[in-house]
Order: sequence, then structure tokens, then C-alpha cells
Amino acid sequence: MKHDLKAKNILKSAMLYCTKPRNDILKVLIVAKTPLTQKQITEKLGKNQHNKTTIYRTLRTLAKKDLVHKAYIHKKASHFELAENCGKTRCHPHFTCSNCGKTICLTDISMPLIKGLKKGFVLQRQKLQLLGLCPDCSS
Amino acid sequence: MKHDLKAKNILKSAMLYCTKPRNDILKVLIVAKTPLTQKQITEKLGKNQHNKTTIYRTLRTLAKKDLVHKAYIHKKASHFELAENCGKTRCHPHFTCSNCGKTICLTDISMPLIKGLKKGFVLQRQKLQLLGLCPDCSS
DNA sequence: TATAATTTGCAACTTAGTTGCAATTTAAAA
DNA sequence: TTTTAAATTGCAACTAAGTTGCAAATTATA
Ligand SMILES: [Zn+2]
Ligand SMILES: [Zn+2]
Ligand SMILES: [Zn+2]
Ligand SMILES: [Zn+2]
Repeated sequence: MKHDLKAKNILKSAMLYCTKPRNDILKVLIVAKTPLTQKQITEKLGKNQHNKTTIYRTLRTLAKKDLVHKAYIHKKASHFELAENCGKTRCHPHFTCSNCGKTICLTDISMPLIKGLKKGFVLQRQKLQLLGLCPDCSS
Repeated sequence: MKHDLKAKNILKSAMLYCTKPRNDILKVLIVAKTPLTQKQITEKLGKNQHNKTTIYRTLRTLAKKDLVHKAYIHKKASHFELAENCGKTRCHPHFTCSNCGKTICLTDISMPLIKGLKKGFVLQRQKLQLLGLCPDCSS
């Protein structure tokens, strides 16, 4: 149960109550390869079902501690992922296929931080969203 | 009625029926300084009210012709703007204040196009979203 | 003016996400 | 271990953005 331990540690380090819903949801996010919606998390929870309110609240709690990011919104649904592949103020880019809807995390491509922000602006997070055709749909 | 003429020309160039709803909605977008939601467009329409379905359909029609962009989503609501301040595949960045919710169009700041996309990916549009504190909220 | 094609308005619907509250669970003290 | 206070959960009811089907109205063209 390597992921179970990791989930527990994440919660402990963030000084959060270690509950079964949080643990289960974190484990789903740990093994996920792309950001997930509440619905997708519910599907992946399998027999460890939890109320959708609990899932939304857990995601918000984890996001407040910057452990989870709302990566992007697609078809009205927010997609969440662990923050571990993002920098302090910069997230990795996400490429969404306008044909099939699939999204790919570009964890190996980085964009420079924006330059030239006028005085007074404090940047907390930079997100890059790419739309286009994925390899499957462009051939 | 300079804006009226501009709206008419936009519709004509795109080979779209020139109807009163489309004209009115376009005029609102022409004078807007930031992206607007359907609700905000309705407010700015004043006495030229149109059904919300019509507004959504008009926005979709204009977006299909790349005259309008869904710039970003904030608090579950899509925000639309004219595409005229965006490049062919690159939109100008948007800075949203996490404190007051205000959004600023950074039309004078440009980010390089992403490099290093793997073979097969076809980029259609690049969007940059910035979150942080605006000058009013950072002092 | 007549005609065909397109667009509009309405009402009903879908669905992501939120809220209040009572019941349950957690963590830490006794 | 038992007790206790604080935090979390589940439920049902709700909010609100956006969509759909269809009849009526409008547009462009001849
Ligand atoms: Zn695709
Ligand atoms: Zn990602
Ligand atoms: Zn602000
Ligand atoms: Zn803008």
C-alpha cells in the first residue's frame, strides 16, 4: 500500500484530518495520469464510494493547501490534479484536443514566467492552456 | 453610429445574417474593455434586450467564425470577447485577481508560442491565464 | 412581393457545484 | 481505554450556467 502511505503523509504534512474519503480521493489522484472531474473521481473510487459533496469539499480543502490544482475546465466541468508536477507559481501546460476532447499534461514542457506585469500586480499562478489536434486526430 | 457600422461589417464579412440581436450583442462587445458573460451582456444591452438563448447562440456562432473567443471561465461563467486583440493562434493573457475577482486584459504583453510539442500535435490556440492580486488588492 | 432558409423566443430541461444541518468520525486529553 | 471538543461527512434541497426542441418571426434573394 505505497499509495496509501503517500496519501497519509500528504494529509499529515498539511495538518489535515486523515479521513477515509480524503485518503481514497488522494489515492485516485496519485495514480491519475491527467486531471479528473468529480464524476471521474467517483468512477475511479470503485467500491470506495463517497458523496459528491465530500469530493468537492475535499478537493477544495486540498486546493487551499496548494496540494491540488484546478487544472482547467472542459465542458463545464473542473478538472483537478495533484500539484506535484507544477512549480511554485507556474503550472505545466495542458493540451486539449478540440476533436476528441482528450487532455494531455505536458509535464516536460515549460513556459517562461510572464514578464512585464505592471507595478502592483502580484502573480500567484500562471496557467497555459493549449487547444488543437492530438496525434490521434491530426492524421 | 460608428459601432453599428462596424458590427454590420463584421457580420457581412463573415457571411452571417445581419439581425438585430447579433448587431446589438456585437456592439456591446465592441465597446467592452474586458470579456463579458451572458449576464453582463444582458445588462449592457439596456433596452435592447434579447433572450439568453439568443445571446449564447450568437456567441457560439461568432466564435465558430473566430470573431469572438471564450477568453476564460470564472465562477462557472464563460467570459467572451472580440478576437481582434489576439493573434492567429495566440490570445493575449488575462490576469484575474483572486481577491476581488476583477480581470484585466493584458493586450500589450505577449508570451512566446509554446515550443517542443511532440510530433502530431497541431496547435490551434494558446491561452495564458494569470491569477494573483491586482494593484488595488495588493497594497 | 413571394419564397426558402435562417434565426429568434419561449419553456422546459440538464448538470456542475453549493448550502444548511444533523449524524458521524477524528485527534488528543484525561 | 474512555471522554470530549472540534472537524468532517452524507443527505436533500437548492442555485445557476448553459442547452434543446419547436413554432413564430425575420432575413436575404429573386
Ligand atoms: Zn484528439
Ligand atoms: Zn496536468
Ligand atoms: Zn483585486
Ligand atoms: Zn482579453
